[in-house]
Amino acid sequence: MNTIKDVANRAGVSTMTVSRVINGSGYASPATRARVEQAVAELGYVPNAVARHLRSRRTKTLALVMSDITNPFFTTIARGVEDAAAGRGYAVMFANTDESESEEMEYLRMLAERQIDGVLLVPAGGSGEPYRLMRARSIPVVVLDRRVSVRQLDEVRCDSEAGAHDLVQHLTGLGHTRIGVITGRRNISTSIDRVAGYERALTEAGIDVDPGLIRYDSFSLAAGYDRARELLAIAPPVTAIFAANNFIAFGALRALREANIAVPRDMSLVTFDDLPEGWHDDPFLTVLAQPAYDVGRRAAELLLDRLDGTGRSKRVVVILPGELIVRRSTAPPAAVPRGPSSVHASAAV
Amino acid sequence: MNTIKDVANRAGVSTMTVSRVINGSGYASPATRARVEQAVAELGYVPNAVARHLRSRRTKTLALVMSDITNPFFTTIARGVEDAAAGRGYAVMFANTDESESEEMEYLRMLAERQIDGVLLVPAGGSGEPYRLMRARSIPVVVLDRRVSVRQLDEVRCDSEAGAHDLVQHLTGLGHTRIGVITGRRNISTSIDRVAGYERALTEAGIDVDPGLIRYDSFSLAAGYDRARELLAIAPPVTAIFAANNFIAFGALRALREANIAVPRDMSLVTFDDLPEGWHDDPFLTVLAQPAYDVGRRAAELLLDRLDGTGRSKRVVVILPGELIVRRSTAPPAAVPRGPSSVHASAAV
DNA sequence: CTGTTAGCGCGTTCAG
DNA sequence: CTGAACGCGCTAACAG
Repeated sequence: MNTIKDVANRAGVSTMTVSRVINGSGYASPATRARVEQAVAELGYVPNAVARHLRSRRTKTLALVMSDITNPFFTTIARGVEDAAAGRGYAVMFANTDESESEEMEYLRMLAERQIDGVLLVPAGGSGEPYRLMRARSIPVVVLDRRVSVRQLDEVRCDSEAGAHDLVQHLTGLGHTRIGVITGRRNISTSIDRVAGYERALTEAGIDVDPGLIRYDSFSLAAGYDRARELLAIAPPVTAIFAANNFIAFGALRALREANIAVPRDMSLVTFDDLPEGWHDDPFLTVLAQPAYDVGRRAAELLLDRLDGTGRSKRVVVILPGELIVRRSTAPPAAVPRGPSSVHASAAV
Repeated sequence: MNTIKDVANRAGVSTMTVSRVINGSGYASPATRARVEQAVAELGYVPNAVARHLRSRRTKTLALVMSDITNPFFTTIARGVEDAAAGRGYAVMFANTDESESEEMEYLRMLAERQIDGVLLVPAGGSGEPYRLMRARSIPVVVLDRRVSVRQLDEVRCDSEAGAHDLVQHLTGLGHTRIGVITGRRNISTSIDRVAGYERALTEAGIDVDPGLIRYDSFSLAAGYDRARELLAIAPPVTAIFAANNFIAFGALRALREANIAVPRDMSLVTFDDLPEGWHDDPFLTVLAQPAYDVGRRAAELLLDRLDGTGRSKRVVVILPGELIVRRSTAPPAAVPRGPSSVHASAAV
């Protein structure tokens, strides 16, 4: 491979001059500049960023550490991150933790070894370990999607509490009073905040919160399915379900279909997260759409501002609003409540 | 930041000894080994991979360059790549080209600068430029999902021709003879191969190929929508549509719904690409499911084998079979051709 | 405007 | 079994 030295030889100048021409730093006479540029072209010279960054201490690369890129919400975040980073000359590495704190630490260590300039993290848990590691190496971190107890960290997320509130308020507005919730693990802020929003909406509507209607599990299809089946066994019956994310919603939908419970006739269903356009032809679910792309983009911009020194020194927390989109999975509760022994007509989901 | 020198000082040995202990290369007495390890722990020492790789000429990082990570098919590929890479100590950078060859070249150059060890590429076009660039830097490339005219390149993909054939054979088996196709750009091999499979299935069934029923556009929802509307205007009418990917299928579905054409009663629909479980509760479309995860995993393994010297020197082309999954979007053609009074039955997502 | 010197942090010689 | 010297490719810092 050609190095800067080869270019210097060919152009008959010193390596330093080549460096200056390439980076546009310092002066160079038009003549030598031209000679260098020609040599670069002739040799097909590509600078070695690894060597460059060994000196400059900056690799111009970011890392996005999330739970699972296969989740459309995170996919969209990833796209936002990548667009913002590429626009400013940064590359992005990605890592999937599957919500495991040990995987997360392992990746973070690997990325620290590679001297990444900054990390965008969707934390798998509440431990402060990741931040200590990054802090020790003075690698800035921006936390995405979730709250953490560590102070002094930049955060970008959607307003889970308000979103959940809006979703549940929509249900109470339709006349529902028995509303089940299926949410994620207790140690993830989005799980907690969405339950908090749910409780606030109920309280505002003058409805007592029944803890038996709140199920914590995980943000997965299986959780949605299992917990929905549990909710169906409760008496007096639930007339609406609030799923804390899209996977849970689809699991719940599957359980409802199996039980021949029609949505929205016999059961209303609302959820966080909309599917991107192009992944369905005819959206059916009433959702709280999170601005996932913007979460990714804003977070990356925040991080890049810090890295480029443009950033404020003060901590920044960006909370983006979600959008309630009412569709066909919600309706007023049936006049005659569904009973455990009732016979159902065919489901029309 | 602590360097290997700091560890050496603290342990009272030379940097070389530390290096040997850390990398498990060469000998070290148990006593010194212990001292070094303690120093590493006390200092929270993390090796600098950038410096290391300046020497070793290997960064232990791969790049995945695809059209759009937001497409579930590529998302799943990305996951397969990442899993395979992480298992062998490699990190992965990703880049979205949006099918633009100039973007692709720009990224490739950026990645070459960063001295990535290898590239997994979903080529945006048929130009040989990307391969020349990588070849000049002796960076191995594995081509994913698509064929390229360049010889000597490893490739991993699903069998588009056979998959399309199976899908269309399913339709002819049901009695369809007027089958429309909507596919991607003409310079992408998957577009072409799927049309080829379509034509073979028709020919085998003794049906003449009508070029008017074949529409090239792009792998997008808009293309599916627009071209489906065109196909609906044709006489004698088409009784089935083959969409070359999921986005096209959803666009077509939208056009059908607007035109009050019921699927599958008045129109059958088949497509490439299944949606991952968890993104729908009740799959409706008859599809040719591609093993996207395996495409990513196998491609990464192939590349890693080459990098680790385990790989064969000969070129490898892996063609994975897809799976025909028959669901509810296909049925025999209506006995009475579709008329204006048809009622569209909602197709649940 | 241009060249020289001196590392960045590590691993590969080659001597002890 | 251990250490000293050197260089990977590049760029601050300082001459000239």
